[in-house]
Amino acid sequence: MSGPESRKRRGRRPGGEDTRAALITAAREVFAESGYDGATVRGIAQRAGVDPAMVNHWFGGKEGLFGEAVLQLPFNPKTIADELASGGIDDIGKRAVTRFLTVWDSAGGGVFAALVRSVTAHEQAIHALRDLFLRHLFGRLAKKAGADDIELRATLCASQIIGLGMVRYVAQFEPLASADIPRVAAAIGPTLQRYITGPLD
Amino acid sequence: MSGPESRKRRGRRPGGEDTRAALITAAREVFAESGYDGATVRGIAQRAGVDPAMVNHWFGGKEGLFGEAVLQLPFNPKTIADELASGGIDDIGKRAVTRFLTVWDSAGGGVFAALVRSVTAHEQAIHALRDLFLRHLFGRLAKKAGADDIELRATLCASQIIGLGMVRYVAQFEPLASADIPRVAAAIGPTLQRYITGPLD
DNA sequence: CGGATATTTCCACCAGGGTTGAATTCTGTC
DNA sequence: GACAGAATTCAACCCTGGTGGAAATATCCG
Repeated sequence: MSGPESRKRRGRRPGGEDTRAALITAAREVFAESGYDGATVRGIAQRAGVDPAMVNHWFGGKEGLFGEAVLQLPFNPKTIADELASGGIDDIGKRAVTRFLTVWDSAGGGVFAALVRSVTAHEQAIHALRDLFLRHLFGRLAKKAGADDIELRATLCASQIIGLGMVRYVAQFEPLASADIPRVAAAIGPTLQRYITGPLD
Repeated sequence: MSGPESRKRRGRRPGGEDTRAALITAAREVFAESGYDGATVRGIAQRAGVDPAMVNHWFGGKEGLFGEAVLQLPFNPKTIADELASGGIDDIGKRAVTRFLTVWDSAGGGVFAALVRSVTAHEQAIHALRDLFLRHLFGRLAKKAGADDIELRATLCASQIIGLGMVRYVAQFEPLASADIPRVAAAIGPTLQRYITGPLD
């Protein structure tokens, strides 16, 4: 045995492989699966096919990698908010649900799971969620609808959307975890609609 | 110095102090604050004022303590379900929200946070949540209401209630985190009502 | 081609934390 | 009162995992 590939050769790698990018990709996956504490630098490095020390070299440590990989997600909340706010207000609830599920499904649910799972260990992640849901999204929509109790309405919307994400991506309760988007949007859309434009009692 | 109380005396303790119960109480608190991974046996033991080895002695290890302290909660889901099912079906949504918030608020939110935070690391906790929400509670209510799509309705209810718990106890978004129970019940009750008895589109 | 620099691996260190076994002290029973 | 057993503490072990430094190898630039 002692195959020639049993361990990597030392020193700089030949090709122009982007170790940094590989680490970020692997980190997104592992953080989404295991959360901040559960993820290990060694595990992430192994998935990326590089040495654990590279995390230190490129990001200064686990913390830095987390900030780079998870907290700067390709969400683009502003884009979503713009698009939602541009349409009519009458079916905003259903459109919001559709939009969220489309984005989150496309990432295999990893995006949402990564944020939620990291809330356990990271105050930063809570702030990121708060900004995303309250300020950029539902707060803006509720304001546009011209209702009172804007903050309460925004948090109510957040509760339903976050709960949907929990059940669909984290806990994976069936049948909601596998239901197709139109069906879910039809069921939950009216809830958001009422939270935004309807009476609260 | 060298105070006589600087370290505990060795051997069996004099009074009839219930070390086991003290550990369970401390474990509930610490698991709720930090989740399964974040909690340490040493920390729990310190809060209980006993030696870490007692966890092993009484529960066989951290795993056992978790099962005893968190998974067998004083929820009594069956009691809640009985009470909810016994009343009328017309205001079941509002009554369910009121009941949940009453139970969870009384424990300082620790009960809910403990379950959710432990989901990260524990398959068991997911099963516990599934049984609690789907089988014992909402599944039963939806069945009583005699509607179709019982499973879907139950998961929809779970999504709203779990989301409420997340926003109120874990993320603590205001104003929902501090709103009084009747106000929250008035706002969210109709959502559950529709998920249980209403049309789904 | 030759040094300077960047990239990468290996190795070792250290801290945190779960678990174990021996020693010690209390309780109960005859 | 003596002895069996239960409860408790202490000290140590060992694994996991993050981090830092030295060595090795590539690329870049003159």
